[in-house]
This record gives sequence, structure tokens and C-alpha cells, in this order.
Amino acid sequence: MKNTKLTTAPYKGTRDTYPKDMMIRNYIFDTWSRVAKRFGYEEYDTPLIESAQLYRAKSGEELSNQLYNFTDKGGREISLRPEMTPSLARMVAAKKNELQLPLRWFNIGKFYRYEKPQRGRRREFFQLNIDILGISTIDAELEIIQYVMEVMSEFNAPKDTFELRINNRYLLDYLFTEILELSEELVPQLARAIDNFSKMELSDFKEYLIEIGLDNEQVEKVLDFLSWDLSMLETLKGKSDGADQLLELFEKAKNLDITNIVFSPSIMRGLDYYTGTVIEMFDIGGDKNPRAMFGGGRYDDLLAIFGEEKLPAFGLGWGDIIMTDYLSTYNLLPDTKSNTKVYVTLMNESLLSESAKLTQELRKSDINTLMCLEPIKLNKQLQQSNRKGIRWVIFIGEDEIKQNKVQLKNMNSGESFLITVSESIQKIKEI
RNA sequence: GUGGAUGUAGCUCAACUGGUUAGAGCAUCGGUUUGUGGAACCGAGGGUUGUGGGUUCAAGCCCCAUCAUCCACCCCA
Repeated sequence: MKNTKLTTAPYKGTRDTYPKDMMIRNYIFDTWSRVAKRFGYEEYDTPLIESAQLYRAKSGEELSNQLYNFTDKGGREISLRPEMTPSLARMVAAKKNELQLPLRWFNIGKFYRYEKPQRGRRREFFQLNIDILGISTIDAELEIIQYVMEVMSEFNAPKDTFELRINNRYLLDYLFTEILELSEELVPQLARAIDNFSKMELSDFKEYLIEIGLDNEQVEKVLDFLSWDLSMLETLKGKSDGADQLLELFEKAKNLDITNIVFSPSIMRGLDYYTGTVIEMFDIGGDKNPRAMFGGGRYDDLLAIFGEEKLPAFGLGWGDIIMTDYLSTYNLLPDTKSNTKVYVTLMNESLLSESAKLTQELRKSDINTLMCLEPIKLNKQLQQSNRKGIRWVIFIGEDEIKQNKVQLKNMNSGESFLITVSESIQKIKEI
């Protein structure tokens, strides 16, 4: 039998997470989840695999080619989840009468999309989903926006490096039907063009609009629309729900001292289940991270695919990959510190049980403790603990045992103390 | 899915036009230093040059295929 050598490379578009990277991931996840709980949000979860039907339902007949799907042994068409919202809607629809509204839920989980990997985009990634269901007013948006801003602040994000761009689907509807009187088949094409507006040269953009069938007058109207600001929305008061909602949102945001938000008429979002507000967070400190950090919106009609009544809902999905890129771009990733507090030395083989007993005692006191298991040279042991960034080292050798004490050393300051075990525990817990 | 670039040690990169045994820095390990770390010095290990085929007296270098990464499209839930 021929021995074929296996590659050590992980599967295309996936990545191994070594302990150092894991600390970074945990830092991000802990921040997301800690702040979510601070806002009264509860954690939930859904299966990683779902019926492919669930994702097909909202995009009609056409099954997206980014679905990671397969047929199981029973002939069912299955997909790894590419996003959370349909599963969330399913869960809520299934127990709609039992669940107490409003729901404030969040989840951090893995997702899969079959696409070509690039910067900020892989086949396997994590995403935070945070949603509020059962609130139809703009206050739902405001709560989530406050959450987002608090997370950015916890990450120590400089205020001049990010911007939350906000738009409203109803305003876009107003553009399409009232201003442009566009025929229905042109809407999706124009929507896509508007979504790409910021990435395109103005002349290319105009050309493209003509190409898809707009006349010159309509093109000018689109360009005018894309230059709108809040004052322009004032003139539409009472005429467009989208304008009304945006005005209310920005008014209330001002009262809450929320900064770094801007009305941006070109924010579209791809999903067709969005109904009102749509938001996207951008890195505006440079051009290293051109993709949106996260995106979200209102999806009041989604439960209808389960034959249920509508339920107002607003939420967002926040990917780990671009967030990590962003944090590293601005040097915001913390030093990866060891979770281990104490390193217990092993002076020689005959002291194995003494070291082990001491280690047990420390662990009983809930102190994360690592013990050297081989009687290697002491300077090696110190080097090991130093490299791991462990703060305390405890020496336990014949001299110490005779005095019924241990030697506790602070690796940051270099100080060491000849004290009893319980005194050591106290000292370690103090800092 | 389409187009382009790249692939040499764990990492960052050398190696003339195809020509001896593929080198260096960092990292790792060992020693100087057997009960006290970070530094310095000395030394060692580590490679089927992504993989498979082809051309050639000779391939890291040229050709084909394949895989992976990056970039631009497409798409973006």
C-alpha cells in the first residue's frame, strides 16, 4: 500500500486557531457577549445544519451558489448555515405564542459560505448576531446602535476610524416608485448599482445606469438622491415613511449623544428581507478594510415565510474576520496574556510529590496553576514561565520544605518572598 | 464560477543566463550558567524548493497539470 503524505494545510478557506489566536478570538467574543448581557440580551443557539429549503424560501427559486449544501443519506437537502437570521426566525415562529415579547437575543457562532477566500472573507467564519424582536418603533434601532457604540468603545476604537452608515429601505422604495417611477424589473438592477456607488467612478456609474435602461433625467435624479443629507429628508416629511423614520432616528440619537453615525443614501444591503432601516459599519481610517465590518437591518416580514403573522424585528450580524483585521490595523489587539497565574517549579525528581501537592492546593483555591513535570534546569523553568507570561513562580525545594514555606517570586518586579503557602495564596489573589 | 499574480526551513526572504552539497536573519533546541528568567556569545537540528508529470547531460529556475494563498470580478445572507 502506498503511503500518501497528507497535507498539513487546513481545508480551503478555513484556518487553524492556535492558542495565541484563540486568545484574540476570546477577547473579541467576550467583549461582544459581555456588552450584550449588559444590555439585557440573552444567549441562544441553533443547529449548524439546516434544511437548504430555509435559505431558498426567501430568495425564491434561485438557490444561492454560496450555500454549503449536500444531500444526506435520507435524501434531504441540507446546508451548513450561511447566516443566522432564518434560523432565528424559525425558532421564534415555532414558539411564538410561548415566548414573551420583546425578545432580546444574541449568539456567537460559526457559519459557512462556499465562496472564494479573500481578505476579510473566508469559507468558515464566526459571526455575532444580535436581534431585538417585537418592537416596531425606531427605539429598537437605537438600542442596537447604542450596543454597537458601546462595543466599539470597549475595543478602544478611535472615533475617527469608524462610521455607522444608515439608510432606510422605504426611502429607497420612494426613490424607485415616486421619484423615478421605475418599472419593476429595473429595481433590483438599480439597487445593485446603488450598492456599488461608492466603489465606482462617477462616469462608470452613470454609464451603467444608462446601460440598464434609465433615461438621462432618471440618472440625474439618482445622482441627486445619492447626494441627499438630513436636511433634504425634512422636505419629505409626511411623504415617505423612510424619511420620517430616518429623521426620528437621528433626532433621538442626538438626544442620546450618539456619535459616529451618518445618513448614507447608498447603503442598500443585499438581502431582500430587509424592510426599513439598514445599517453598515465602515472603517474610515484608511483603505485597508474596504468591506463593511458588520451590517444589519429591520426585517419585519420574515416570519411570514413560516406562515406566521409578521413580527417586527431588527438586528445585525458582525463577523470576526473583518473585526480582527480592523483591530489589528489600529493596533487595538491586547497583548495575549496567559490565563495561567502561577508556575510551580520542580527542583528534582524526588520532590515531585511535594510540588504536586502544592499545585493541588493552589488549584483548590481557584488559582490557575501550571506545574513543571520534568526536573529540567531551573533557568529553563523560569524561561518557560517567562515566555508564557505567567506572573508568579513558586519555588519549592529542600530548603523551603525544611522551613515549611515556599518561595514566591513576582516575575514582573523580580521580588521574591519566603512565606507559607496560605500567605502565597493571599498574595496571588491580591493582585 | 471568471481573470491575474504568487508558492524556497516554523516565519521573513536570498540563490547570476538552467550548472558543485539550496543560504541568511528571526524562531526552536543545546551549551557558557546542575537553586533563579528576559541579554550576550558559541553551537546544533530543521528542506523531496507546495504536489505530480515533462523537457534537458543537468531544473528551485523552463513547460504542462494540480493544490493552496493573495488580488480583481461575480456574489455577499
